[in-house]
Amino acid sequence: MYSIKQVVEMLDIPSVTLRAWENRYQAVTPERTESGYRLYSHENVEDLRWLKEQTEQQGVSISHAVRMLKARKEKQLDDTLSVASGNTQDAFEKMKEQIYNALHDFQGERANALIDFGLSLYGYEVMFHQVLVPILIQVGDAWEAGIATVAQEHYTTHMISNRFYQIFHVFPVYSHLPKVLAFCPAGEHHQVGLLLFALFLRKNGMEVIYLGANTPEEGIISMLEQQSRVGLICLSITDKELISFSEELIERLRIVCPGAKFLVGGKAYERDPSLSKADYVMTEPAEHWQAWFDHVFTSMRSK
DNA sequence: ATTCCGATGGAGGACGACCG
DNA sequence: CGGTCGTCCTCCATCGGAAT
Repeated sequence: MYSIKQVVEMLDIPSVTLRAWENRYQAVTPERTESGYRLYSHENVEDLRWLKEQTEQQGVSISHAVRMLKARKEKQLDDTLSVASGNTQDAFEKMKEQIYNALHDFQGERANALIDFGLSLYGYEVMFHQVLVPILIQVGDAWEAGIATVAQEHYTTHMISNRFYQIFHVFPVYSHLPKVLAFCPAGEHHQVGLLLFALFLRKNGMEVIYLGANTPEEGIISMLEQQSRVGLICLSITDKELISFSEELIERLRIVCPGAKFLVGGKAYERDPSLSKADYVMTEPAEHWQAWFDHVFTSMRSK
């Protein structure tokens, strides 16, 4: 949230003008602090930026620009509601596109509202696999192709990952199963596969400590020294250049945590799983994961 | 010596009135 | 219609005196 002063600096619109636009045309309706100070959301700022562009570059009067903005927003809402109708695959596509576009424009509130809407309609599992994961893949591809900026890629990944973590807590934890540590080593920035695998483990009742992408070695070691029950350590890498580093890291971690099993996965190991000395090498397709899980943890499951 | 508390003043925000 | 002015209000840092 931004104060009026910050918005003035960001947009170069005088504070008196911002207040006049609000009072006369309800251009935006910022929240207020207890003492009545305005608090502008990111969406408010983007709306104001759009209004400024219309008045300065298109020569539109502020009152007309506000009417245009409201019409635009109503259309967006209509599009959202129409997602609920029509065939399901189209609906996923439409929702994916809208959430992606909202995040691309840094409209976090709108994206979250759409995700909430999707979760209420389809449930978390379908939303993950049909909408959120494809968005993560799409933004990664867009970044590699130079269509999305680093900021857009980071923002989108961050927002979606946050939703993943929130839903992690929905699943029960079975205390007889070992605790899992999941991370991508330093230098590896792609965490989509790891996130999905962590979700899979959480669904099966395992407690997962998820450290995410690009995790430095010191962090992992100090974390393992604090956590006693870690029985499975999962690493994911997509970059083949990182294989030797990753294998050496596993050897070092085995010394810190001798009782733990190691699991590696990710595109880097897809071609040749024998490159790893880990206890398990997990590759696509994800349908095989359940068979592996049942095989390894069935004995532990019988409570 | 340290902590607490009320008084004071400057900076900045809210809002109605005003002006071109 | 849309930007600006003037006044009042709130916040917050600072200071000095009282209490511990």
